[in-house]
Amino acid sequence: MPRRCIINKKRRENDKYHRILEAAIKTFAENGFFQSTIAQIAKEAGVADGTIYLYFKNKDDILVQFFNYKTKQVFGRFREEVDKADGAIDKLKNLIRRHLEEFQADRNMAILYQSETHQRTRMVEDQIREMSDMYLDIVTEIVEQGQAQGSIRKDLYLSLVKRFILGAVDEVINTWLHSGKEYDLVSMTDPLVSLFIHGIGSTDSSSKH
Amino acid sequence: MPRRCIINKKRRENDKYHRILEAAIKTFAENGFFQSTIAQIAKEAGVADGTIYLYFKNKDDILVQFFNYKTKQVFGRFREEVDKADGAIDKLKNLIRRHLEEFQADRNMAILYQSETHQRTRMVEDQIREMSDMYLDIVTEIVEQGQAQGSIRKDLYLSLVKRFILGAVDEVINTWLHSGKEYDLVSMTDPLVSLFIHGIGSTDSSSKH
Amino acid sequence: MPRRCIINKKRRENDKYHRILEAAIKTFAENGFFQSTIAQIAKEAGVADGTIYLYFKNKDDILVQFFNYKTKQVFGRFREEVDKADGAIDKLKNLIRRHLEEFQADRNMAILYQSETHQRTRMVEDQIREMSDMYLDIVTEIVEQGQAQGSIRKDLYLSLVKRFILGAVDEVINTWLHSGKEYDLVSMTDPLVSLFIHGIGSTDSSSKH
Amino acid sequence: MPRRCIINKKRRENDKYHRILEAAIKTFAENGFFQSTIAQIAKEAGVADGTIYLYFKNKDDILVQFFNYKTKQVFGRFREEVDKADGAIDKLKNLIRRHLEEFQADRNMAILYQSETHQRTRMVEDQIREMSDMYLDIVTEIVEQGQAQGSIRKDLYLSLVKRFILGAVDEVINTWLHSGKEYDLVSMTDPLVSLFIHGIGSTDSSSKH
DNA sequence: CATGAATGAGCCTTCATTCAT
DNA sequence: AATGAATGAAGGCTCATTCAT
Repeated sequence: MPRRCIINKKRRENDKYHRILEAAIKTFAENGFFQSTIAQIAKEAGVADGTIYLYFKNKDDILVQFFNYKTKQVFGRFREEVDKADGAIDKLKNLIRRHLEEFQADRNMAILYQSETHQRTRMVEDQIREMSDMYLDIVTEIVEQGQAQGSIRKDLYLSLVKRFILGAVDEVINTWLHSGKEYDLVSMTDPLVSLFIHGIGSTDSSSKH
Repeated sequence: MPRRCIINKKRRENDKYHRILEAAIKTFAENGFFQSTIAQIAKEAGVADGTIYLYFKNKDDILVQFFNYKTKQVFGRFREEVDKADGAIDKLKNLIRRHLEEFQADRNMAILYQSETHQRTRMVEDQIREMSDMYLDIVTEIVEQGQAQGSIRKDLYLSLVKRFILGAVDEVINTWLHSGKEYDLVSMTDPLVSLFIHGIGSTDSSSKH
Repeated sequence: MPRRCIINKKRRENDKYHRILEAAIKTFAENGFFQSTIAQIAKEAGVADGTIYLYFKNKDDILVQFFNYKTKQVFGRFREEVDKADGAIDKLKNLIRRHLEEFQADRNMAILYQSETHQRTRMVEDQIREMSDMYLDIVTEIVEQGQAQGSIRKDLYLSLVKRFILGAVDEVINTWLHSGKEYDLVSMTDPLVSLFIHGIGSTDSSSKH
Repeated sequence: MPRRCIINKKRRENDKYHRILEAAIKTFAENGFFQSTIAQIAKEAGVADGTIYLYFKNKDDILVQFFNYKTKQVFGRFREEVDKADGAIDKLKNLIRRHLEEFQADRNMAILYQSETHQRTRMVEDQIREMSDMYLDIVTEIVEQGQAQGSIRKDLYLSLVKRFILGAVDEVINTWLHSGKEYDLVSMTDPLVSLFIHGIGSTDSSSKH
């Protein structure tokens, strides 16, 4: 019985922490970080202003903890998905599908991620770099495996390939975020991977260049 | 004489307008829009705080005018460059080279462009969309020409291709902005275009998919 | 048994009351009253924040109770010491020695006493006045006795003499508190009393004035 | 004419600076530093809250500037007064009279001075020490001169004498501040100096000790 | 009795904007 | 046109106090 109580209490505390975090993320996503106020977040979370400071050091810390926790976790899950496939190209397809799925499932995260990765003064610089490295490492592995297995060209400037892929996916997400329509993001997976693999050149012309 | 005076005055005024604009852009790029103050901008421009309000309606308006003027102009120049080439692939190469050149030449503009295009609440929503459309239209033309001439595949999801190209270029620029090193951005042109055309797949594997 | 329990409990409660009081005084002495927080005091006392409100009405009340209890008690003991001597000058010497001893022994009390006696808005106005009166009454008695016995001049402005003595002792204590060095305060007794009795004038010059 | 304008402007600015300073000092004296708010001060000074920050770095800085400017100036004037007399004892009398005059003339300064000199955490530590040293140096000079001229005893513990004098004067001022009645402080000069010179002992008894 | 999470009033400070000069 | 002092609304954050457990 007391066990139960403790668990319940923990749950509730945890609850409040997450309620604030979710409320903050929603508010940040809707208004931007600097145009969001602690009062707004508190109201959205249904707590008093001061309560936020029981769980977060300050306004910045909310963002930091979000990237430390939620986003890192999401990116961690990418690897699982990649491991489910064998061939390099299937791995790539899985990676990108999962990427689109996760971002489509959590629109607010997607918005914050887009904002923070493209800002000069990033208060989550380190976390972004870590996530980015995690992602690019996966791509590197896939490409190298593909090269070993013969499904991917060997004459590639690897560090450019990584940005080429990440950039295209990011832009697809960004466009989705800014279009009013709520079309299905995940359905972009196959066409996108196809572009990565074959490019846009026709077989004829590609041999000329 | 009076003519001369007016011209000079106009010149000088114009001067002040641009000095403020440049100062603002520099400040925004360095600290972010919301962390930049009018006082900082005025100091950087060498004018009084109040003077800024003789040329701009308010702080937001500085950003609006910047995107209205400078950036739009830059994007406008892309078309000239594209027109210099004949073949679709050369046109694409020219577009991307010019894109990288312009952004490399004006790092502050590059920073602001990255920030603003990836923000939820864009106070320059319209301008961004206009520029983006301008860019995507050019890409569309190039691709369609390439398809007509046989150098580009016909089975393409065009609106995806546009994002695919713009996204990759953007990411290359973004990486450049965030890396401490000042490597040459323009040299990325050919490898990037090659990726667009051929993709990363080997000829063998590409036939399988 | 129940008796025993109650006593123990009382003891323990008492313990907690004093632990909080001591912790508060220490904290107030170190940081000043307004810069000390209930949380700091609670931590120093090893109790929860809320517990403090079981023993004290509010933050101010801690100070009030301290002056009501501890300091008043100290000042009460002065009289005992004075009674141990016969001659007025010995009584004065005993008073001052005891004063310096007590304040040296409890530095935190000394600090709080200095602060509170020299503040405009004293939340312990009454207590301070009571203590002060207690002290000045003793001095008055001593001086009057000395005058009766011929050891102290009769042409004195008594209410000034009291302040003259208390002020000098206070300043000696204050200097001691603010000097980094931990020299012996009690050793000041004799030189100080000598100054009170003889003043600084030489016998020759003193006759001139 | 333009000269005049500049002077007027300077005057007005100066005015505002001093208006804020005076308002702050008054507010601090009445409510204590920590219980005074910027809003109160601004209202008292007849300016907007923000205006205060054009003249002072922050709330603390008001106090610092006050001690740096006003009080230091007052203490500086003590020396002039001392120099007007020749004999050591007349010098001492002048010093003390001036001290009491100045503090009587500016009750708010007197209150703040008393508070700050007897606080543990003094945010004007350095200024207090400087003023205190200035004062004690003057006393030292007077005493040494008196000893050379034979009007002051040679067997004195000088550093104690300084505190003995300063302490007594301070306490006289402190008592005056806390008594409701507005009696004349300056009239204490002669009795006080007399006590310093002759002490309280009768000539007979003093020879015994 | 004890706890400590929650509250929300209140304060310092910033800064976009105005306007008298 | 240019200035920059003045404004005051707004926001982040603290902390004394309460109360459900």
